[in-house]
Amino acid sequence: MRIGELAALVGVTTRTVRHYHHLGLLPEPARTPGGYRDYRLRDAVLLARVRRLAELGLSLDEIRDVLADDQGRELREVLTELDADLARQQDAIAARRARLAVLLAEADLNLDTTVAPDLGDLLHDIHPAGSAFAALDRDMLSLIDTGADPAAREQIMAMFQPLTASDARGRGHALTARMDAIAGADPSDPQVAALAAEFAAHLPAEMAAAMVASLEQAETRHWLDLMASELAPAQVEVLRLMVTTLKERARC
Amino acid sequence: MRIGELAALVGVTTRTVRHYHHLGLLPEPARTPGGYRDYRLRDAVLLARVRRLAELGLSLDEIRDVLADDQGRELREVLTELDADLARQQDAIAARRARLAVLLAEADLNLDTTVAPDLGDLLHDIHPAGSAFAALDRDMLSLIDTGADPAAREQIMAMFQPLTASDARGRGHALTARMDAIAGADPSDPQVAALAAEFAAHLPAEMAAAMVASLEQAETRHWLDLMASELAPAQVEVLRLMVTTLKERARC
DNA sequence: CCTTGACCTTCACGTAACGTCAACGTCTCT
DNA sequence: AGAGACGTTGACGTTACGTGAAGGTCAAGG
Repeated sequence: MRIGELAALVGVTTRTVRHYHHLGLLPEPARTPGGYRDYRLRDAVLLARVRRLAELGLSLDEIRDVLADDQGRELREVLTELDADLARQQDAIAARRARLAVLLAEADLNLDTTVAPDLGDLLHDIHPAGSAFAALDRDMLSLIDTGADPAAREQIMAMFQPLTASDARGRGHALTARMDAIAGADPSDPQVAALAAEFAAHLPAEMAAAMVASLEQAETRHWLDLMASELAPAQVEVLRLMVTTLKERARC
Repeated sequence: MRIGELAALVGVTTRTVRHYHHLGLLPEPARTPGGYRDYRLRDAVLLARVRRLAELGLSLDEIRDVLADDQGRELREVLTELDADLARQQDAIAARRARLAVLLAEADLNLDTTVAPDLGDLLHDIHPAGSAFAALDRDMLSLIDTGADPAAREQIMAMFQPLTASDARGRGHALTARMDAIAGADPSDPQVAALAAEFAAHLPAEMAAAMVASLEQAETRHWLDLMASELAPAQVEVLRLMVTTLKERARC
């Protein structure tokens, strides 16, 4: 039997057979005078063995190990581990499909809506369309969603929750609009301090406390720095004054 | 922001960021005088976009396509297709796990038991242990299991089914033993013809008819040739005579 | 005898999504 | 000024083969 026949018999390509020879998974058979590999039925059986293990999902390295230590006590443990791995894969795929299902159910599917569904709702609630400041804030939150660890994410989601109440939303949108408007002002403009005070007043006590607490963490300050680097000086000053106010409020 | 900071922010490695630059998924930012890449928040947002799509399971090529045609009508269709693909993967993994579960439930797990479960039962039923002829027959069947298309496999499984009846098994084992014993005999030995006749008589009418019919196919004859190449001349003669007898029986 | 076509041989690069050196420059801190 | 952290480009390694390239073998037919 030559290589093409063997391959067809087992349902693989000749390239696969030679690959297995190269890896030592299948012994090289005798050659004909012309240099062709000359296979026997036994080789087909061995090749079929390898294929069955491969189709179960073992890597070729694992297969070599299993074949090496004859009479497989190792076989059982490898297959057990493989099963656990497959279970993990199933979970991962199920999670992806769940996210996909939520996304596909959405009417206005676009690249920004591919954030996690809970965050998507949050963004939709607390920010008006067409605002530069809101856009920046959205960017920040979506970054935190993508990059931060799940625990920190939970914390942040909980922190912003109070702002989704319908009355808070109205005021929040108004403040956001004023934040946009103040971009060109001078940092010493009295409007800046006024807006900062109103912003501080807008935040519920629990949220203010949570923000002050999180400012202890270097990472949070880092996020704020990042945000500041994209804002106008007057806007940065608003945030600075607001944070100061919140800290004072927390001390009392 | 330099590359390490950006990468940490989004939760990837610097290598990944540079890889995305190389593929054109992420624009190259301006450089510092020292030659370092200098990122803005915007870049982090773009990188996070890419990551979210990648984590959904899109390939980087697909992501580039999706990002390219802005305002994604394409996005929805890509995600829909992706979902279908994931569903197929789930099915495939479930099937593998099902096979694994059967294998792991087995007590004497070894490399030969990794054939499909229904075939495993069949092999166990119709062949005695310690017989060279039975071993060869097992090899042939496991090869058919691995390499043949599902339709042909079904056909063969059905064909051998009658032999698993308990009375047929006893006679089958006895005949197999005699097949082993006759290996060294001369093909013209009267025992050869006798054994062939008994073998033919052993097969139920339906199975005999199925075998004769399948001999029309070149592939079946090929399998027989393969088998013959591993048998002693007397054993080949037994099979030849048996087939002749079956054909005559079918003509009547 | 020569060709054609089907098959075989080895060698070696391509795939996806990065990981991991190597060899070297830059920045920051002490 | 030296050390250590971080950046730069370039290139090879990973998995399980696919896909030529360049050429040898073999059976059939003109």
